[in-house]
Amino acid sequence: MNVSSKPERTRLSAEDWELAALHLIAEQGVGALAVEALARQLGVTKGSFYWHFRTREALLNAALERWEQYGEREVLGQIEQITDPRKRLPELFRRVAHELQPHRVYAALLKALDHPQVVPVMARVSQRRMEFLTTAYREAGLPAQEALNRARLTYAAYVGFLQLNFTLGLPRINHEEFDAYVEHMIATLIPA
Amino acid sequence: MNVSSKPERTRLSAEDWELAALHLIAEQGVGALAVEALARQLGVTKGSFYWHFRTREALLNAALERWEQYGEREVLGQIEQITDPRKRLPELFRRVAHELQPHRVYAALLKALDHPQVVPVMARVSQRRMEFLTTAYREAGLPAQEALNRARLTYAAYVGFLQLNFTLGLPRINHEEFDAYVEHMIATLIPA
DNA sequence: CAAAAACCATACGGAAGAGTATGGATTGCC
DNA sequence: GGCAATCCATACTCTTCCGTATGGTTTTTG
Repeated sequence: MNVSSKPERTRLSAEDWELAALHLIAEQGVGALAVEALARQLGVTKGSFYWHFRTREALLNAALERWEQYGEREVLGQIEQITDPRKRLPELFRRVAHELQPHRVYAALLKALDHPQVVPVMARVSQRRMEFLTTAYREAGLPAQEALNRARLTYAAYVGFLQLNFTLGLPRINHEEFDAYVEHMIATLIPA
Repeated sequence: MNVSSKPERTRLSAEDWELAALHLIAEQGVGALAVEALARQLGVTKGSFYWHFRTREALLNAALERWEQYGEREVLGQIEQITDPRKRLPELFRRVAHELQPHRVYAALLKALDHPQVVPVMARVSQRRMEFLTTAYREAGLPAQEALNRARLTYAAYVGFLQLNFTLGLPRINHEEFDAYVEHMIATLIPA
């Protein structure tokens, strides 16, 4: 339940705050990112925070940038190593489906698209992922326009799934049924 | 810009507050639902509000219930009159696509799934819509399990599309391109 | 080992927003 | 017209949370 249950008696760095912030965002959303709450959770007081960061916004921006760059090399980096265009999309679907944990922050950020700070980040990230999907569909044999629309459809399905499952707890789909769903997605969305 | 630019000098009812609340939710999200802000917008003060409602939560609940019941007879009611099962799904897709206005509240509520008050409402609404889609796919010829998964996929695509277009303003898709996207959805998701 | 830098606690000030108390204004009704 | 009921304004209190000021404590370093 408690992140810092063992009293890590080392002093904190800016990175510690950013990681804690991302953790909190993933669990309770951007709106819950309050400095005093974070401080309590880290076992210190505000005095510490305002040494490392000039303001609350600064923390948010730092955390968002950290998350964006992590996702850049991790999420997309792995997939790009699958060179066979025919295996690429199914592999992508299956991996994303079974590593939902890193997508928690993304789901939380999706719900914070009114905060002006997160909009540009999400715009960049979504844009890159869309382009990735589009070229993948092209390599799978779809003509340009089809590939773009299929990418839109796929990405929308991904985003919607995150919403309907993390945040809303719809009839909590179980594991094997979930696998069946993923295979169904592959069968309907990926051209044979 | 201003909703009540003409000083409607009639006194307010609870319904007025609920409608104004829904309007505000659609534009700025649930988080922006503050009673003093609403009061300013309606040209009155808090004193009025707390006569009609016991608390801020009460207003939210009333507004949500109003929205839920409106959607019940409007959104689903119309579609159920299309008796031909083969025409049903394409018609549904096209109508939903071209009447995005009533879906603004839904999109806003989707981003507020951390508020405990909206979760049950969204759970009910989503559940009903899912069931509607599932039976529609069954009537279109899909076996039970397939129909359920296809409904999940469709609904996720719908939800994701709302997110990516209303709130995030991705490369603002234009009108004819949007129509092409809808037809692409129909072609890929609805069995021939 | 002392001085400087890094890190943190305590105690403020101030803004925003929920909710209460109370009296005044307006409207429907007899 | 006058009396209730309804509706609203004003003026508070209380809480939460951001940010500042200031001084203390721990590390680092020359």
